[in-house]
Amino acid sequence: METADTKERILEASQALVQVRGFNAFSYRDLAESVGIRTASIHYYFPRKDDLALSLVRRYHEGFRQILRQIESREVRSEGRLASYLNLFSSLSEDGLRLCLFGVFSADAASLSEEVLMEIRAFCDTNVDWVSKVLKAGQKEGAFSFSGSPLELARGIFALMEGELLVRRALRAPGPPPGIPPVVRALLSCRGDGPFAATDHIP
Amino acid sequence: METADTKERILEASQALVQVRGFNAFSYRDLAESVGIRTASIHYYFPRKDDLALSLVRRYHEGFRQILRQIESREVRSEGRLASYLNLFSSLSEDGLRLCLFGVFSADAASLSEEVLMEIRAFCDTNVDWVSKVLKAGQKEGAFSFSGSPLELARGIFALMEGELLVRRALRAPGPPPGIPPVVRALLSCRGDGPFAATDHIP
DNA sequence: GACAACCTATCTATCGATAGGTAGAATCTC
DNA sequence: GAGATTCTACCTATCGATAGATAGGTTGTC
Repeated sequence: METADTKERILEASQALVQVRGFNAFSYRDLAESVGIRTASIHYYFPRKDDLALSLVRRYHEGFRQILRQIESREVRSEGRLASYLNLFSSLSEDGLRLCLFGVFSADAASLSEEVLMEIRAFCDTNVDWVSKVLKAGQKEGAFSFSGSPLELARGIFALMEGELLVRRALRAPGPPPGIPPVVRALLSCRGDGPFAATDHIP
Repeated sequence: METADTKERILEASQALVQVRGFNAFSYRDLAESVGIRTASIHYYFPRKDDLALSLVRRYHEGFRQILRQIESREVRSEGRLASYLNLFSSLSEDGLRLCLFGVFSADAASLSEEVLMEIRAFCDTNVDWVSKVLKAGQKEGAFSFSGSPLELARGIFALMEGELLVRRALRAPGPPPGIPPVVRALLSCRGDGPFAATDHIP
């Protein structure tokens, strides 16, 4: 039999399929072939496709939170933290024009259970809250100067990142060079100018 | 038999289904029921589902261009033009949390033909070019003051709008009040302050 | 009667899902 | 510690439902 981590391999493979094709555009057969097992074995771990979706989002959310903690421990300055954060999304689209799970599941929201949707919303909140916190701190430090609500701005930045992924995929454009992109820089009227060699990757 | 516009009714109904559910999440059966005809009749007009996708995007693109022309003829000032444009997206999410066709098809890109993808890219270009033009004009008028490339900023605004639709759907949040949202206003450092009663709607 | 605009009926392929079987590891019983 | 039992981790085979698609008939219009 397989050593152990079959479940993890299923999650890994299905995440790639979701990010590239969308949740309704791959089947248990595709997934089984990708992992090298039978469809029944996937049902053993994830009885219904919705179970898979839920595990996928929870895992993704947890992975994201972990990366955010890493960023906080590595980058001290707010601007570095923000640059690292933005780089997460750039690295995504470099890797086969993948979308963020949030974007995919939000687009496919109509065919997902309420449980999955709640987790999707929680992921969004995690992002917006974290960015908002960084913005507030950066404002105090004097790194960013913006008027208006940090929360509202944070939501805008998150939306911008999600939208950028869609646009980059449509245009088949790779991610921009690391650092804070000009648009966000304009948004913040921040003066720093990197480059920030942020190297985190969304799993 | 039916008067004439069955084709148009099919397009209308399928666009709603695409915007709410996604392209891979509705069937010819769903569509047939929605229109009140049989699936074979849909195949009569759109032999393959990809034909439907192509007609859908082309129609959407044309509709968008028409609205942009209307905006130009109605709004003289750049700020009014931009506000009307942004309002198109807000009105979308008010109507049953629909997504823009661009967002949906970009998310489902992996299962679409090259022909459809080209049309998707053309739609993106139309938007970015139009916004860019308005930004340049507004800069000359003195309505907007921003540094950096208008084209890059325009792309950012388009991405922001697409991303906002995803976020609003996930959060089940209705569209914001009409006018230029604070985030975009910050982006442009523009001083006008509406309100702009833009009333265009994406078909 | 020719054509357009539908229909009924049906096809093949594939979907998610389930039933039931099995090899081998783990655990319990004495 | 040997044998019986149970559990884990898969498998084969197949289900009913549904996907997109097609052949060929019917009906209304000109």
